[in-house]
Order: sequence, then C-alpha cells, then structure tokens
Amino acid sequence: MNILSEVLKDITLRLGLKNVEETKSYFKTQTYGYGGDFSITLALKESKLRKVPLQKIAEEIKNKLGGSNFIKKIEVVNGYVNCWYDYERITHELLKEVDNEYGKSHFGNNEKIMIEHTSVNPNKAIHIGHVRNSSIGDSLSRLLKFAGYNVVVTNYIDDTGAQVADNVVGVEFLGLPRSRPGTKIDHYLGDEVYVKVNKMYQEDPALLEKRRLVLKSIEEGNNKLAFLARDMVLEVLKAQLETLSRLGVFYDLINYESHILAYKFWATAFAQMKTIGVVKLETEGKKKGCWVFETSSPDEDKILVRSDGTVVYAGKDIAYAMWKHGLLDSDFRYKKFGVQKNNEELWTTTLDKDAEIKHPIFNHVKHSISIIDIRQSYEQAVVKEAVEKLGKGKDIKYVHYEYGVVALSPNTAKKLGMKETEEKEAFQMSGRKGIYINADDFLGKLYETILEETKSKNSDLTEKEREKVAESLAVSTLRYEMVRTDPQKIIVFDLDEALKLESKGAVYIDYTLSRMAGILRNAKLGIKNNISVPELNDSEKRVLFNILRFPDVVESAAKSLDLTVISNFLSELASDFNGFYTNTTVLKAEDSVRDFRLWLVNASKNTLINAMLMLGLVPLERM
RNA sequence: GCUCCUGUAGUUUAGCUUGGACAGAACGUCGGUUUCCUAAACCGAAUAUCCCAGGUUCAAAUCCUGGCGGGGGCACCA
Repeated sequence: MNILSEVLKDITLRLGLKNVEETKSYFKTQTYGYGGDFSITLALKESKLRKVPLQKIAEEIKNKLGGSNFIKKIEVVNGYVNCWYDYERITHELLKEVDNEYGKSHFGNNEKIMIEHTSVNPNKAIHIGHVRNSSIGDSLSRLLKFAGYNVVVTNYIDDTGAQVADNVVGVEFLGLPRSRPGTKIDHYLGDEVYVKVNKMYQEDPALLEKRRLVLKSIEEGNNKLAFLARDMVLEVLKAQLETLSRLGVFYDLINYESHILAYKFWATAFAQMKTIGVVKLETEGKKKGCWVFETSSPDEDKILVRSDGTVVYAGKDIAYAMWKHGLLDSDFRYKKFGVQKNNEELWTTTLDKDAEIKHPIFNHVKHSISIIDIRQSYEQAVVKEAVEKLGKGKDIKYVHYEYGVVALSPNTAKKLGMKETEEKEAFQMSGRKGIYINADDFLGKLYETILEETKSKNSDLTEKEREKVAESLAVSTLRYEMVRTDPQKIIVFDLDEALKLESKGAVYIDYTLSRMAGILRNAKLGIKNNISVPELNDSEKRVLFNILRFPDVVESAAKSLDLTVISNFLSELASDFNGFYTNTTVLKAEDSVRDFRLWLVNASKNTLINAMLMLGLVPLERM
C-alpha cells in the first residue's frame, strides 16, 4: 500500500475533488513555521470562486477532513488548512511495507522504452561533458526500471564521421604511431593524434584531401583504410566503455552508424518518406537538386539528401529512429559484445555472418528517449517530427531529452592553455583543440584527494578498504554533481572548486549511510517483526515523513523524467537522518523503544540505498 | 537579424508546470558542540532590490508584455 496515495485519495473523496491530480495541486508540504506536515490551499481558491469568506471555507474543509485515516490533527491558519500526520498509525502500515524493494512500483506497466545515451565519437577519450550525458542517461534508465518500465539502453556509435577519419589520416598518411605503450588508446588517439592532425589541416589545407579519401573509403568499405578505421574504432570504444564501466554506466546494445547504411535502412526510410510525401526534390533555388524534409514551418525545410546524392546526418538519424520504433521492415543482425561488470550481456549490431540467431528484441518501442545535448535541438526536432509523422496512428513518442553542456570556467580554461580567457564567463570544451577535462584524469584527481582525506579520518580501515572507499566516493561525487541540477542549465566547471568536495554532496549521503549501517552493525540484533510504536519525537517524525513519501517521489520523478526530484530527496533524507542521529540514541534506549528505532534506521537505510542506486551512487556501509 | 534556453544571498542553487503564509538549502564567513551508535556530523548567527520596467490579480520569484545581461542554435558539418 502506498500510504501517501491513500491519503490523497481519501482527501479527494472527502472534498469532492475531480481526481488525485487536482488534490495534489492544493497539497503543499512547505509549511514554514506554521507547523503541520502538509497544508491544503483549496480554501484560497474556493473563497474567491464562491465569494464566501476565507476563514469559513477553511473551517468547512477542516470539518470534512476530520477523522481521516492517517491524519491526527488539523488547524486553520490564514486560510491554510494545516494537517499533522498520525505517525503512529502510519508507522504500523510502514512496518509491513519497507523492505529492500521499497519504492519499486508498477507505474510503468512493464512498457518497453528505449533510452539512447553517451553516443560519443569513437576517436577520443570521454570528457566530463560526455559524463553529464551518460550520468543522465544511465540514471534515467535506472529510475524507469525502478518505476516498472522495461528499459532498453543503446549507445549509438558514429563510426563513419570526420573525427574517426582524422585519426586514420594521422596514422596512415602522417606517420604517427598507431598507439603508445603505457597510454590508454583513447587518450593517446584523442589527445595526440586527433589534435595534431587538426592542427596540420590548418597549416596545410591540402591535407583535407586525405580526409575526403578516407571518408570515401570508409563508406565504400572492404578496403585497407576501412579495416584500419574499423579496428581503431573498436579499440577506442572499448577504452571508453572501460571509463563508463568505472562510473557504473552500462548498456544493452551498441549500434553503429555504418550499419544503418550497410543494412540499407536509409534507403528504406527514404522510400517510405517519398511514399507518404514528406520529402520533395527541389528543382530550383539554392537547394536545387536536394531532397528536403518539409517541416511544419515552411522556410525551415531541412535538406536530407545532398545534390550529389549522399545523405546528411539527420537522414541517418531518422532511419535510426524508425528502426527504434519498429517502422522499418527489416532488422539488424546481432552478436554478443561481452559481459559487463554488472553481469549483464552487452550486444552489438554486426555485419558478420556469425551473428546470433537468438537475441533479445531490442526495438519496436512506442516510446524512446534520446539524451543529446541542447546544441542539437533543431536537428532533433526534425527527427522527432519525421518519425512521428511516419508512425502516424501508432502512438509513437520520440523524446529529445536535452541538457546544457559542461563548459569550463575562465580559470580552468586558462590552465588548459586556452588564450583570451578574459572576455567570456564560460568556455566550451573542444576535443579538436585539446581543451577539455578527461573523465579518467578527473576521476583520478578526485580519487587522490579523497584517499588523502580518508587517511586523516583515523578510521580503522585497511589500505585496501580505503582505496575502495575513495574510488566509490569519487564515482558517486562525479555522478551526483552531474544530475543534481536542472539539466537545462549549463554547468560551469572549475577544476579547483570541483576538487574541494562540497559537503552535502555524495560524500555526505554516503557518510549518512555509514552511520545507519554502523548502528545496525553494532546492534547485533535482527529487525523484529513485532514492534510496538512508541511516542515519536520530532526527528523521528521527520525521518518517517521522508520514508513515507518515497514511493511518490519515485513516481513523480519517473513521470516528469526529473532526476533532481531524486537528488533533492536524497539530500533531505540524509539531512533529517543526521538530525535524528545526533539527538536520539538508538542502542542505549530502553528495549521496546530501541526495537522501534532499529527498525526506523533499517527502513531509512533501505530507502536511502534505493534512492542512491537510482542515481548510480555507490552505497558504502563503512567509510 | 531570426529563434530557443537562462538570470534567485559573495558563490553553487531549491521553488516557477498548477500564483497564496516569514523565498528553502548548501559552500564560504563568524560562534558553539566530542567521557555517548563514525564530528566526512550537529546546533546557532550574519548574509537576497528573487535582473529591470510595466501589466493581470484580493495576492506575482511564479502568469503576460517590453527591455537588459549570459549561453546556444539558425550548413548540401557531424
């Protein structure tokens, strides 16, 4: 039973409101110093509508709510109807509810939903901007799984682009070494080859001819340059996945852009678009000879096929989106890529003949979410419009989940060798220019900082345990910072600030968990089934309040795809638990009270861990 | 030029969807708490023209209009 939703249903009924949604709009939990666990603001609206004095309506509402199941006390102040929960009664219910599955719901009805995230060019190492993408995507997929969806996660690899070609140019035509022993391949190729080649293009534009040659060879396939490109892509991809795995980010399927072409998905998609007439061939003007997609605003028609007959990026993206939603007649072939650290199989599309006959059905979803940064909004709007038109009548929803980039503070940009750092407030990272913060490097720095800190905390951990703590906290800190703020806002990253380890971040949350675990460890007693509920103090009530609302928090986060709902919840639960911890003794309380408090600690722990896992934070029971 | 996003304490921010009670935190600053389950914690103090101006409303950080500041997008690039 979801107690909060029972309370809402009851109030809806008693006040004669349309539905729970309406009730929620009058339901405020911010009560400042006026007391109460929540208040109902209905009287403020009604008073105006019915032209009846505020106080009178509020009293009426108070009377209607009298005797509600989980409500103990009601007071009217300034037209607000403030309610106090009957925590003793609620606790009796929660005793049955809270186990280590607490908060999981069937909200998603097991509906299949596809999330695409990461999708980094396979020619360089992951930087912190990419980490924002992967953290959002992975957390979202964890959240939706927890909320009862059947989630398929894909990572789309652009293996036919200029960036990959640049590395091939460097190795094949400029004599740069293919790798450097002791350096991770994605770091080497991204930091050195890619940057160097782009510098050389500027000095000698004739070199760009080589890139065109490589791109053409890759597209034709089955030749030396194409094989070299394919091998380098795979090596870099594996190196990137190592970083992501360290961050606790996993996938179900790797898709290659080249396969969209090889399987002629683009040709099929193009034919279908011609049939329903959403593309037309321009016969005059600037776009003469191009096939354009007619968007809802006429002057913004988007070129999909160039006058030389080649397809632009958006075209391939539309074909990919059609595959996702099952709008193409054919499918890829698949093979296993390997088992990931979470013990789940990762699959990949393949051109090989040795593809697996039996494989999961990845696509045919009604609902897909693509995590792609805000700079591609226009492109994505075209893809969305196209795929939803093509799937007309099939209830298809294509969501572009956009987020702001991670930019560098002037200070950090300067450190990385960027000139002219005076004028702007934030600087976009540039892989091409070599101005960015590598995820591996930054995690390493975080790790060192935290390890140092761990030593000074005179805990009785062994060296090995300390290293595990530092690693877990480094990962948790980075991931938490990436999802705790409004995704629309850019993150201005300052290296020095980031290493200062703000309190109330992931470290604070893990520390709180360690305190919970510590109590339970020291108790050496199991959690009893038969617990009598004593009179509760305020800090116990506050902790209960958080536990009580957790299922609703999960549901509203899932409904609005809003991860900050979870991060705010984590921070509040942790803070309230620390309040409880400092002013309420558990182990030294008298027996019956102790049993109840042990249950409360355990319930808090289950709730905290489940919320942490949704955001990919690593739970630590000792630190 | 057209267009999208954004603007809340010194700093990072919650609240804006659905207008309502003194705008909620955290960092930093200052002061306090350790014979007691981990002080990576807790408690207290100071700190906010909610970018500006108009409008709607009994009521605006929240909705509308206009400005200003910041960021992005507007390719036969990916």
